[in-house]
Amino acid sequence: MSSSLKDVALRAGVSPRTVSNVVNGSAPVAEQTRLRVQEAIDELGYRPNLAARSLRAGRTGIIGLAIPELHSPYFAELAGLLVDEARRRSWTVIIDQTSGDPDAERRLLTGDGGRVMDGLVISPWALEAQDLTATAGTLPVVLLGERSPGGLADRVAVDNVAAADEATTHLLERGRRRVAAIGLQPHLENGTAQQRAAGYRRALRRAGIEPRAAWERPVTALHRSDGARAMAELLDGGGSVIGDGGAVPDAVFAFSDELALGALHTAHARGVRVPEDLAIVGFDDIEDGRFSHPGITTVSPDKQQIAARALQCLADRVYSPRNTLPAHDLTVPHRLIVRGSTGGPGDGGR
Amino acid sequence: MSSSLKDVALRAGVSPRTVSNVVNGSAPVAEQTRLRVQEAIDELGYRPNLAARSLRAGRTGIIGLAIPELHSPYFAELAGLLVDEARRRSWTVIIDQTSGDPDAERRLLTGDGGRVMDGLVISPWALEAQDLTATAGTLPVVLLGERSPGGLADRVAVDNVAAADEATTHLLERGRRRVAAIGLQPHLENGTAQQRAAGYRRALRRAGIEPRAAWERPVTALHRSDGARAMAELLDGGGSVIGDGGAVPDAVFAFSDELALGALHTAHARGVRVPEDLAIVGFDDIEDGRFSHPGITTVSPDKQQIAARALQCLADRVYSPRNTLPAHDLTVPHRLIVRGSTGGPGDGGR
DNA sequence: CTGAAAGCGCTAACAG
DNA sequence: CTGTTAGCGCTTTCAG
Repeated sequence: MSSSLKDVALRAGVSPRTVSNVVNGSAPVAEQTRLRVQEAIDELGYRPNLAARSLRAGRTGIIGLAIPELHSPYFAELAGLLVDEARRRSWTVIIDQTSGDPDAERRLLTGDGGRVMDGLVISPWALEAQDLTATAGTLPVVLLGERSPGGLADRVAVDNVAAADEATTHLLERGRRRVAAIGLQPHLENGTAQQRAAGYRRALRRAGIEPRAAWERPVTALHRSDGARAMAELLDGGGSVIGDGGAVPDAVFAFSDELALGALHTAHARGVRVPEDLAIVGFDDIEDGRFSHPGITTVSPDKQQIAARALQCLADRVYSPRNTLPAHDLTVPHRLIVRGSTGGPGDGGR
Repeated sequence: MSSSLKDVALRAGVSPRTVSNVVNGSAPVAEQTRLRVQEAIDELGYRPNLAARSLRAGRTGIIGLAIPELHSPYFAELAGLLVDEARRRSWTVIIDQTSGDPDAERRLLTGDGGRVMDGLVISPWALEAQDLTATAGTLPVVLLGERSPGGLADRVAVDNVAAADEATTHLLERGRRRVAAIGLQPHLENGTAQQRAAGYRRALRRAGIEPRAAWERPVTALHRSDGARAMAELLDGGGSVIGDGGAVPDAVFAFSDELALGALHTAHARGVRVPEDLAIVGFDDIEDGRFSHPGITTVSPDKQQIAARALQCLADRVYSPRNTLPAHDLTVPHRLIVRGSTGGPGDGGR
């Protein structure tokens, strides 16, 4: 068993109070006593018991981060930034993988297993706004992504409609007319996919092109394999219409870089040249997209800022007396990064 | 403020003891009382305070996972598996990124900030065996990777020498003779890189080839950019010797898939054909390597088993009365997965 | 089956 | 500047 503050006090011949002061610097201590106490601490290898401290303080110094899956590059990168940012604020992060399970998300919010976290950053997959009411006023929550919090929690996200519009417009500007989309998730009320689809259609219509339903490919997950499958469907004429001459797309806007990389994989496998025969745009700016061949043109959200802002929101709430702040709805900047998959920065497209 | 067990007891007209029994099922409770208590719990929205419970129990139910960086696909994937495995054991995982900082690693082991974790799984970067003595007998620790624990902690790893030998031998079997290596870390006492280098040299010598120092390229980190740079050096004749005719390698064994992908990137950029002009083998079997063009031949460690075994070790220690078990040293299986970067499964190589 | 009470380790009033 | 003490919320002997 490890030694307690009392043990140290005993050994140093002072009161627990004084030891506490030495440890936390909460009140001045005579240099001489200080040294004696420090010595006792070192000898006993004393380490404060955080459970006791938390119990006393009513705060644990731990925040939760809930994401669908850690092995997804985008979430991994974001998690890394959030962990760093949290450390800067002396918070520890516990990670939960929800695996896109609505119940798992709900359970986190209601704190089923008991209170451990001072706050929660969640990137919801299938969460309904109403689920938030359960936690309202109890656990400070920040949502990442498109779910509408209904004023019950802070939200940090990019403008997905505008971003998707830009991505699609970029393809149109490079002279593509048969632009497909990969990544819709009609079975979920997943806001993010809906927003990106909206931006995609808006850009097409502005260019006088009517979106074809068959060229909006749904996926069940956002992995490379899903992108590969969707691309195969498109090339197999999954999107062709009778009397259409079996036309296939000359461009694809994938709702994530992983999907884009999967699409690229299929293109390579089928001998479709990228960008000559098919231009591809992704979303997220994950590192794989910078080193693929060709590099993936992508919408790059400012992830650093997402992390920083999310934790700022949380801090405001955690340290606010009664958690009665109005809900923030923060939009983080993004930019389009043009790479080889759409012909590269300087090039006209083909 | 949220309500406590006492509040529930008061409301239900029973003693705290009974409420505790209902919550934990630690002792039988009359059905009627049970219902009354449950009702009170629901009405008050009672959630047990884990800090208090931890204080009482002397255990927190939290384990730490320390890895160099979360945004690295290998670590992200491993972290995901560990988190899942931990949940299966009703543990929560806190994640620390050490960023390859020896002090950060040391601080974790000594529990500088105080005791929170019941145990620690650490993938050390620059840790010395002696650092483990500080924590010996205090915090149960499992090491992932090649650092020798000196009997002070459990260790779970693949046989890196054998694996590197297999990878290199595979290249030799495909007819390559000028096999370079990327990923040495001479500035660190990093065991993993040393082991892989040893396996690489062993395979070469067995084939009657003397390793060239100039073809063993060091890196400072294990990212794609490092692999790209090292590959460029090799192609620029960084490894050529006077009178050597400026020969460049016809194969590369990269100590990680990320490095391999970087090398592949450079090859593409320079117009070097893979696998015709240059064969590439990586290590880790990350998803990007399955979808790159061509796919990366790689050594695939059984990550699922790493996660499962690491947590089994930890559990044994955490729940053992005095943490006096002998240190385990577990070797996890691996296998070579042949893909396009070395000519594919069936092919002879070119 | 249920109640009363002690105590886990720490901090912060309140004295001195 | 330092000692004394109460109590955070929970579990768990010990009685009943």
